[in-house]
Amino acid sequence: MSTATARDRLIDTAQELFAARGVGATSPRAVLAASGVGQGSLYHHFPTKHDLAVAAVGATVEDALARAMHDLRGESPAVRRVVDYLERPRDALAGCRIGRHTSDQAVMDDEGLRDVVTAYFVRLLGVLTEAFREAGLPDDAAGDRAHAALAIVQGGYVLARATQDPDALTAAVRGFVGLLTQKESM
Amino acid sequence: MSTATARDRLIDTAQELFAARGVGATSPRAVLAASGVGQGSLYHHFPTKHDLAVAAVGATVEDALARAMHDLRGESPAVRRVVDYLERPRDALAGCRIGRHTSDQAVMDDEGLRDVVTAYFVRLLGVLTEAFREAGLPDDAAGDRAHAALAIVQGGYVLARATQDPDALTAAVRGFVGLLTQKESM
DNA sequence: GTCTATAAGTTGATAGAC
DNA sequence: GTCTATCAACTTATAGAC
Repeated sequence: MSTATARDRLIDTAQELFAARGVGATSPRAVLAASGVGQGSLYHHFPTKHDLAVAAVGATVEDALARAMHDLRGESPAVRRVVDYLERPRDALAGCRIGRHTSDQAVMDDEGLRDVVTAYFVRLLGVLTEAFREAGLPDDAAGDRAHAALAIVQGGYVLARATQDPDALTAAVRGFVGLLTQKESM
Repeated sequence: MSTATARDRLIDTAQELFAARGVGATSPRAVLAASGVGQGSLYHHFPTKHDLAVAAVGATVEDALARAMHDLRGESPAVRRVVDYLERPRDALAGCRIGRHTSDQAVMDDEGLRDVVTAYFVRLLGVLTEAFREAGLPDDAAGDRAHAALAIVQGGYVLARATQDPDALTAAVRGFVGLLTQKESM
């Protein structure tokens, strides 16, 4: 339906399949079938599955970072921005499109691909740490609290998938935000 | 060098491989090779991969629950027990042996197998909620805080794997415990 | 750039001897 | 109960025509 190039259609389809099933469990053939592109085209644009995965996961990381930065880099007070980020609506039962790859051997055994995932989390942790510093915490405590905040989101996804209950993620966020916003939260 | 039966060796080996690579990425052949058991024996004891997975993941869940209950069911004050559970040493870079399965389609698409994973988390959430209730929180808040506590552990594993840094898990725990143990934490 | 055909290896599982 | 041999389907590609 699109005037999109074969390459773009391959990346779009791969992003969706990798997010839904993981990289290891998604065959190049599955991407071909879902995208409607021919076999030769895939291997023309992406000689190996690794190349396709780096392109698709890289695109997903860029999208996710852009959205996160929108929440975390606003005008409101630092803790408010973190809470906005934590409380943003998420498709909990689908799991995190990027965090899920940490359990995928096809990703973790591939250095270039793993680096893409690492960069996403390092970047998020950096911005969250900066926010907590801005809120007045010393460096060590700001880093620890940033790790806790991001762990709440990632762990909330795991709990939601495990219990098949999307509210498990929102409950984890509520529990954390409750502690975060009580008086003397420093 | 064991007198263990072929069946026991198969379950032990499968537990390790499923924990390290996931169920979907571990072939019955890999379990055979690592256990030293013959092909016929596997399919005698476990007619399908599903049967092996239910036995192996079920055994892992039982082990993990027993250890968690040891921490969470002691004599000390409720919040102290939760903190002991959170601060217990963990092999962060290996990831959670059970939580990782929430990203494994081979597990999540198999109802019986998924139920084993669900039961583990429902049980843990129940015990954690009870502890926070015992600490004086009303039911809703106790449930939310229990979700947050367990999300910290699961999310901490994800962050440690993503950044290839085991201290990412301990940092998340420190950040959460800091909030948890400040005055007026109710 | 895109296609169809095909290769060599692996997957989950079965057959049938011992 | 345990073994080796084998299976059809699928995996990640490659070959070569259009």
